[in-house]
Amino acid sequence: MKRNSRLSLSLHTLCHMAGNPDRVRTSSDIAEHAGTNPVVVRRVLGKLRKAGLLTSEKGHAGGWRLARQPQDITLADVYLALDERMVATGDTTEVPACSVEHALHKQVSGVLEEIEENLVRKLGETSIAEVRGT
Amino acid sequence: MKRNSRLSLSLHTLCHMAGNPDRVRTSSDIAEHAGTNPVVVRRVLGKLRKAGLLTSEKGHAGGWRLARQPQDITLADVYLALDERMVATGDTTEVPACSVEHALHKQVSGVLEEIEENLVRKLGETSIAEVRGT
DNA sequence: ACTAATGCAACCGCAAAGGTTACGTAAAAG
DNA sequence: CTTTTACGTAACCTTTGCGGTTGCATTAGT
Repeated sequence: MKRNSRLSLSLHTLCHMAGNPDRVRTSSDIAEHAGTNPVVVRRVLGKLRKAGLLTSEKGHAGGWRLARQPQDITLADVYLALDERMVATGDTTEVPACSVEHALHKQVSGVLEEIEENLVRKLGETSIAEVRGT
Repeated sequence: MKRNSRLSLSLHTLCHMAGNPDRVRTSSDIAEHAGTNPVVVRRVLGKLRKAGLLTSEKGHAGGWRLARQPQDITLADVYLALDERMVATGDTTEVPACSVEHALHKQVSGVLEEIEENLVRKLGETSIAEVRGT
């Protein structure tokens, strides 16, 4: 894995879980399947848990489970849960030094915001369940 | 500057050049204005030169100049010249290990390609000249 | 010749992200 | 009650990407 590995890992894992929703999976199981290690899995899936897409249980028979039905989880849900904006930078820190920079920034960030919304909208049209059925 | 610094630098520089197209600018001038250094400027603007957006001349009175009229250079031209796809990963190397991964990759990359095209199309609607006038 | 510019290669340093180890906590099994 | 098994999290290492920097060759005016 390289770029967008968190998104890849998340989607991949969710799709597998959708195929057998009753099974509880440990971080180790998931890590082995995804070719990474358990800590990374917990790190990433922890974000999905906070977003209400997964549940996790400690202890002997613990592990990860879907918190919703597969058809009720869209690709956009996952994308937003990870809080990684691919397009829009959200550079609120950038202070435009000159007027050209100001006009430019306004122009470009407007386009990027639009694209970002479009991206989320499109991802929202597909559920985890649908991906499996593809 | 942080993320997308190459794109920022390029657009910023082009916009300034559009304001006074006859003036030749050295890498040092540009670097000073942009808060970076000449080598970085030459690195980035070199890509724009290869794409036919700028010309550069060596020697005593050398420097950088627009290769086209400002109204004939769009934001998309610059974006494509830099060869940085923000959205589409183009992971041709990724070999899907399991069927779920395969379906998933196909699904997601389809959406991302669509978004990428949309991005370029939108950027293509604005020229450098227009940004200055904004 | 001398100067001033690009072109380019090589290296440094910083920051982001995944990988790894370690330890605390919780829950089931015995 | 102890052991086992799992998550949660912090700390650190390693890799990678990128801007910054230096150095040098090349080229074009003066």
